[in-house]
Amino acid sequence: MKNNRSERILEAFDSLTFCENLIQWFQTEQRVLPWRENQDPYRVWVSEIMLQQTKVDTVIPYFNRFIDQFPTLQALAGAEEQQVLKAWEGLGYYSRARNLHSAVQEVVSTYNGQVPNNEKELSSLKGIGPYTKGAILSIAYDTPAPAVDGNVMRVLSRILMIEDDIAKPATRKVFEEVVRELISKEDPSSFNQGLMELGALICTPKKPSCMLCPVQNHCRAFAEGKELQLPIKSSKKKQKKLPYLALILKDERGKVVIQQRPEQGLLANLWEFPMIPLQEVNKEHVASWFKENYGVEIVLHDTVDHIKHTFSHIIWELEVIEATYTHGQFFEHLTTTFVTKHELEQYPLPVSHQKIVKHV
DNA sequence: AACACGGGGAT
DNA sequence: ATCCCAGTGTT
Repeated sequence: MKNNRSERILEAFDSLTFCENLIQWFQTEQRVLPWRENQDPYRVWVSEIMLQQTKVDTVIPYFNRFIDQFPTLQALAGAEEQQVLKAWEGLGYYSRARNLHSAVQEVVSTYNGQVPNNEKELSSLKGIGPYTKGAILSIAYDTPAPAVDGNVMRVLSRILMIEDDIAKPATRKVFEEVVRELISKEDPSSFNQGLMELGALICTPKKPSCMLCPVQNHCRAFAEGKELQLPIKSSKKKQKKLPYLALILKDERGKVVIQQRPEQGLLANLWEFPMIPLQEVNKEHVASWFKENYGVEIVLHDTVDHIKHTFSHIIWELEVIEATYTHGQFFEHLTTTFVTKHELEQYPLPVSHQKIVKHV
């Protein structure tokens, strides 16, 4: 079935020359990156998951450590989830790690350890959405499939003067259809990576280097001097502030209490110091609230730090306070444990709570 | 379609 | 402060 929209967008556009220019530029100017050493589908997969919403420079050391620790798909499949989360510690969006771990086990059990090379099977794997599916197909298997991320939407919105709001979910499909027509059938890998590399190095959000752009003469936005007005993106609302008391709760031997977060939601399955939501609990009643909710009696001491931590959708304001355990048993249903500062290193903690560790 | 989901770096 | 980043899953 014909797609009128993408056909009209690409009308009078020299797709062939554009592809040649883009691919030529990518092949000479691409950065040397650890996941570009070969086409191993497992390495491509790991890199693409890590690169979701995350800058290349941030990913590099994580990728290298991760591949050292889990060199093969089978090695990762056989690992404990806590080990995988520890390797992901500090990278954020921890469901990526848990989904990758689960999906790799699925590949071992269902696909004989071979990463699928078709849309249907790839899509069925946890953590692989439309973008990652296309990235694996094109980069690992040289198959022409769209891999539309934020870079690609920015680059193509400018080159083709597409003025749809890229914050809308439906807009990604517009770009996917355009890429399906535009993509090089000769070298879809270099085409997709070239678009993203161009977005990262040249066609940047604030200050695009149009004078250095290998496809400048194809760019409709540049021709009209409108490159800074694209892409169109509606803004999101600001984060809500949530105040907490974070406890450095020690027993008589100097061990501290940490607890595991729930298996769903924010920072799932990571560990943390106990937190009291000050939005729900009056500060004078913290000790009694703790007794009711944890089953043990404590004495509060000095505040040692204030930590502000911004997530994508909320802001934690943590007042870090020292406390002493006096007596009582932690409720059975809680996953609390007493650990030494040394033992703390084995547990995956969110960055906000790593900042608390130095006060222990 | 809208929202939850981390953390860091650039401006 | 605000935006952005090689997005996906859930509701």
